[in-house]
Amino acid sequence: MFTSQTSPQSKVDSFETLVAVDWDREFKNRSSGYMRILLADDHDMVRETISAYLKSEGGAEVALATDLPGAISQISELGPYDLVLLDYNMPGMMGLDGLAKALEANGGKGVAILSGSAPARTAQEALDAGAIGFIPKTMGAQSLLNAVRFMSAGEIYVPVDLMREDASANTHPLAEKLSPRELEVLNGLCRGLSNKEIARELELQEVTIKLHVRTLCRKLEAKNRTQAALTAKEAGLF
Amino acid sequence: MFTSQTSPQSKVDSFETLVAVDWDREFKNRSSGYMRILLADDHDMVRETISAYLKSEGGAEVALATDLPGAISQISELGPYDLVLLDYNMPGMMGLDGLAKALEANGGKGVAILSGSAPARTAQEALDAGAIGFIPKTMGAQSLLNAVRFMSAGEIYVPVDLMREDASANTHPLAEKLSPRELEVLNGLCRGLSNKEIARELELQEVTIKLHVRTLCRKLEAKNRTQAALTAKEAGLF
DNA sequence: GTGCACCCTATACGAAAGGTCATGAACCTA
DNA sequence: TAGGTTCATGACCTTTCGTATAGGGTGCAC
Repeated sequence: MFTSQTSPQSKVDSFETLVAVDWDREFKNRSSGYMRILLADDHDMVRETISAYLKSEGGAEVALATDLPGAISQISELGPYDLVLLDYNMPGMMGLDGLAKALEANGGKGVAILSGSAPARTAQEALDAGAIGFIPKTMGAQSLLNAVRFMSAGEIYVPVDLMREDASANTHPLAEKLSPRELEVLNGLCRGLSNKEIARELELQEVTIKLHVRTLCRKLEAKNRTQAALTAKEAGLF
Repeated sequence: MFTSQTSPQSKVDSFETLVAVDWDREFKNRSSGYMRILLADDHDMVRETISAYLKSEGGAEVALATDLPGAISQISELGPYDLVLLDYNMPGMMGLDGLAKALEANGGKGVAILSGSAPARTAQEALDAGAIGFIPKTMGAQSLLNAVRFMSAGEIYVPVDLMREDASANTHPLAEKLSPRELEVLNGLCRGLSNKEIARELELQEVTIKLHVRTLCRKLEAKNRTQAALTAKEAGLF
């Protein structure tokens, strides 16, 4: 399910370089048997068990941090890491702002995003922002280890599932009921925008937005825009 | 930080039995060295790394499931487990409904809830519904192992932090800035209620609710009620 | 073609929300 | 005692939201 594409010649829009894998460098790194990794996650349980796994199964040297400031200071003090894994939902992250800061601290390389509820689109945004990978927590532990090896070797890694155009529509049962337009409007709702702001963004009339909002509320069984936004968020749509 | 209360004589409302620990049974279980555990979580990475930890460090026998139906069928087929750990956010759970189903399947005993964003109040609700424990993922791996041993021995386990009245206010940095009234209003916002509905619920005038909503928006740096509700949700306040 | 579903626009009106200004009571604290 | 905070209420006004009703426009399938 989650594997790395090994064919640099496969061109899927602009992603051809994103999932390329250089086996030489990967094996060189594995043979050296030494990966310096920084894992930042605010969930103690997740952080400790994952690091234990990476240490025992992957033979990696794993440093830990509980939030973004902690991660930044560790990077600054203990030099650049081969790979920095940042939890997307973590104190100080503020979306992808934290990624930029970590990238700067780590010399612009080797920072990947770890996310529990992967919104699929965020993966692309993370890569555009310079991330070396995007790892959903729905990925298996062994796959994580492989991904970590790739990324430590300097190769960009993304689960192929996330790179498929139709993935976002198919993954969520809720999204299937909604038209493309409705999804765009719902996206606005989930950012707390007003009808007028959504209308400007989509270059539509405000009344049209109202119509879509009403339809959305019916489909999501919400009483108002706020409930619709909360429902969509909870379902992990955005 | 997360330890079990050993004093049955400490009476905190109705919680005195909830955090009691029977060391005899705990050690008996540990000496037997055999715990049959079912871990259900939809995040492969979390599930596999935690189970690996429980196996290697705790010597437990760990079965796995990816969702509630899968967990239920495993319980039905492979007999009752010493302990069933259910992720709170998992397909099929629908809040605490899944807990009831799992309890029924496992003979009414030995089912605990595992939660990433612990809403504190949910812990109490889970225990009232018959759960043998409530484990936030912010808890350390070693603490988890201890908790698992306790619960496998039939003892109820809850982090003492969650049982303290003021915990909800202190745990969240956001909540500290808000008055009790504002938190009540924010709770209404997060359920998508209108000002009028919140006013009825709190037995206040609608204008008063508006005031609080405006204050909330300022404190949460939100442009409107929807953004405020989303921010609160994202922070795990409700 | 004739539906059908989706999309966009328009007008209009009542309800709700958001902002401002002012008042007063209760409480804790300096 | 004075000063701060929190909570509650009042009136006023503007903006936004939600709903209803009535169109016109695509594209697709039977």
